[in-house]
Amino acid sequence: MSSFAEKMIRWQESYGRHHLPWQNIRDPYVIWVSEVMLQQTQVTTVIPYYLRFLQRFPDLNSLASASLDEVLAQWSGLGYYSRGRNLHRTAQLIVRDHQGIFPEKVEVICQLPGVGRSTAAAIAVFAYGARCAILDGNVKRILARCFGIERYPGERKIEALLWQKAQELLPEQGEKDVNGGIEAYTQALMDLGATVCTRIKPKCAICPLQSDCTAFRNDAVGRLPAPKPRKPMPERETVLLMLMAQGKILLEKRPARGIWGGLWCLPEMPVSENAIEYCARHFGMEVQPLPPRIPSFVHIFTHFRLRIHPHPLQLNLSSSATTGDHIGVERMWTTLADALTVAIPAPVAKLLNMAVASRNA
DNA sequence: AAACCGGGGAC
DNA sequence: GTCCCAGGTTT
Repeated sequence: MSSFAEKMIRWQESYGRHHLPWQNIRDPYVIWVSEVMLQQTQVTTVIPYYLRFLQRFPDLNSLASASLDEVLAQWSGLGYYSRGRNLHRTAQLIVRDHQGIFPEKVEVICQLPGVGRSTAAAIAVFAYGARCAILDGNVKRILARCFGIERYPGERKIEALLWQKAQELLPEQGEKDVNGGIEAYTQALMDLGATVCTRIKPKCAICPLQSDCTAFRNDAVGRLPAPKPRKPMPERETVLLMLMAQGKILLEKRPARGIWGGLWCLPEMPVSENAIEYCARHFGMEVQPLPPRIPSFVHIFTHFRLRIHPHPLQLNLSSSATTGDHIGVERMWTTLADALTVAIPAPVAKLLNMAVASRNA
């Protein structure tokens, strides 16, 4: 029965990546550069940039004394340029405040611009062999699956739990010397996450943690880690006027751009308005409510929910049915049956069908 | 087009 | 502290 860390370290020995350009180097400067480049960027993308960057800026002093423009030129194409700016700024900060010596304590490393808790831990591990836990996207995914954590890992309490797990799972001192210790273990997490415990199509069949993995046991690998909860879409409201006269209903053509672009639609009115006044003002029509009242309903769009308040109205006989004040807005009076044959949005079709049904009732 | 991502900044 | 986003890439 071997521990989590032992399994990971053994797996790393046989199946992990051992010849990445920043491996087997103890220089905190190059490890720092590589870890920052590896934030949100895959290994294969990073490698050529890393090699060029180190050729041009082989040590901290060369980076600190370069111009920002030159640093960004080297960074060009890698994306997330604030990383490049922070790298340059940090190099100058280390020269100024730390006598040009890269800090050794993880608490200090963590304060460097562009270096957070996980990146600081990775640097401390690979540069100094410190026994620190990392928790990047790969590790979150591994732990969420292994421990069957159902909630979104970005939640504050869940993230705190994951940090705690990550800390607890670190190899013991005894496990250290034999197998390459904390460095191999940390690299194992990164490599397993990148090559086996991937977000989609994970290779559970060859995973060293299969027998420990709660998600695998429960056939839950596909839905863990839980995705970020979609923030509830904003809800908007509108009134759709169902203006009826002599068996016909008034439709308006929507502007080409925007919601329901170019479709025929019921006239839209802000919920803050009074329908009778609004019709008088906009259409020059005298109207009265036309029972029955239709309950409001919600229509779902990609970016928002639209609560639609249908408002059936009868045009008074004495009133004109032809006037309008919106220059350029096409309008037509049409039978319900004909309205259903032209291009109309789904919720409008629903309302027209309801109107047909209530008339036939 | 939708999900994802470490750090940073706003509060 | 805590919440949320800018700025990108990947699927």
